[in-house]
Amino acid sequence: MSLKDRIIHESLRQFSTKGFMSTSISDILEVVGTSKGGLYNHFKSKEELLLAALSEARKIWRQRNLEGLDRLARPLDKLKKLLENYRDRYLADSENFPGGCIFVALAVELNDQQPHLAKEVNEGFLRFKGLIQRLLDQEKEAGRLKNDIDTGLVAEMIFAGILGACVAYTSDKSRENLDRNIQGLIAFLNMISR
Amino acid sequence: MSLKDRIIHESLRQFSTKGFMSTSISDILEVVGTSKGGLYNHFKSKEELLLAALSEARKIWRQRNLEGLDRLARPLDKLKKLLENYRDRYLADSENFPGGCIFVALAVELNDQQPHLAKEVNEGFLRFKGLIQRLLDQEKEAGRLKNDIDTGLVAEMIFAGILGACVAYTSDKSRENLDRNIQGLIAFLNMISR
DNA sequence: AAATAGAAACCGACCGGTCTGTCTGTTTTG
DNA sequence: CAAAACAGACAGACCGGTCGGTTTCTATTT
Repeated sequence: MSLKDRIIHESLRQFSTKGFMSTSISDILEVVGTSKGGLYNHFKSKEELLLAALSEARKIWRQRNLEGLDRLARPLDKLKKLLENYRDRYLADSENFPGGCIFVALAVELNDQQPHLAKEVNEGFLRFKGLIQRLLDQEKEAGRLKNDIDTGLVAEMIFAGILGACVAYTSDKSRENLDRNIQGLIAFLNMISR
Repeated sequence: MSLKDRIIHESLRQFSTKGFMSTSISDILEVVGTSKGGLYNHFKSKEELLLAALSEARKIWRQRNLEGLDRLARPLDKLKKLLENYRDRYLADSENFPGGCIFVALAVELNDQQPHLAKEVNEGFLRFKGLIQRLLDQEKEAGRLKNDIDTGLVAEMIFAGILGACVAYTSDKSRENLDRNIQGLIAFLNMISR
C-alpha cells in the first residue's frame, strides 16, 4: 500500500475515534511512520486529507453494506440484508472504523463549525435515506406492504434507528444492544409487511 | 444571574454546538464578557466547567422533558408525552442548546478520548433508557401491551430512535423530519399497545 | 452612620506547550 | 540527472492555566 493510502486509512481510524479536530497531524504521522513532508507532499491541508478520507470511507461503506443485495429479489429482503450488513460487516469492522461510524462522528462534530464539511456528510445521509425509501417504494408497488404505509415516514424512522444504534453502540460498546436494535428494526419491517 | 451561572449557560450553548474540545475558554469569556480570572475563580479547570455544565444540562433536561408527566395516569401516555416534550420543549429549545442535544454531542466526541467524561454521559443514557423501560413495564403489568412484547427491546429501540432523531435533526436542522420521527415513534407505541 | 479590615471576585499579562502549515535540504526513483 | 518523495527544523497562531495586582463586597467596630 502506498504512503498516501496508508495515511488515508490511518486517518479513517483516528478520525472515527477521536474526531477531526482532536486528531493532530502528528498523531497520524507517528502511527504511519512518516513526516510532515511525506504527508504535505500528498495533501495540501488537513481539510483536504479529511475530504480524501471521507471519499475512501464512502467507498468502504458501499463495499461493506451493499454486498450481497443484488442476489436478493425482493426489495424488503434487500433492506433487511442491508441492516444485517450494517451490523456485521460495517459497524463491527474495527479495522477501518475502530471508533464506530465515522459519518455520525463527523456530522455531530462539524455541525455549525465547518458547514461546508458538514454539508458533505449530510448529503451522504440524504442518499442513504433515499436508498431506503426507494427499496420501500418498490416493495409497496409490488403490493407487499400494508395499504396505508407512508414509505417516507418509515424510511425516516429506519434511518434514525440506524443512526441511533450507531450512537448507542459508540457509547456503550455493547454488541448485544446493537444486535437487539437491528433485530428490532427488522421486526418493525415485518410488522408493516404482509 | 451570577457570573458563574452566566458562564455555565454560555458553556452549554457553545459545547452543544461546537463540542468540548473546539470550544476555547476565550470563546466563552468573549460572549460572557469576563476574563480568565473571572472564570478560573469559579472553576479550577476546563474539565470542571464541563462537569458543572453537564450537571446543569441534566437539570434542564428533567425540567423540559418530565413536565406534565405526573398529570397523566397511564404509563404509555406518560411515555408519549415524554416524546412530545423531547420534540417541543427540549430539542426545540435553542436558547439553552442551540446546537442540539448536548449529551449526544459529548457522547460522540468524548468517546475513546476522555473515558471518564464519556462514562458520565453514558450513565445518563442508561438512566433514560431505564425510565423508558419502567414505563413500558408498568403498562405491561396493567395488561395493556400485546402479550409477547419484549419491553427491554422496545425500550432500546425507542431510545435509539430518539438518539437517531437527535443526530438527524442536528445534521439537517429540519423540524419537519424531527416531527415525523417523533410521530413515527408514537405510532410504533400504538402498534404494540392494545 | 462612618470607617475600616479582610475576603472574595475579577482583571489581564504572561508562560509553557501544541497545533497546522512552510521551507530547505536530502534521498529515492524512473 | 531531473523530478518526485520524504525528512525535519522552524514559524506563527492559539491553547489552557497561573499569578500578582486591583476592585468590590461584607461584616465588624467605633
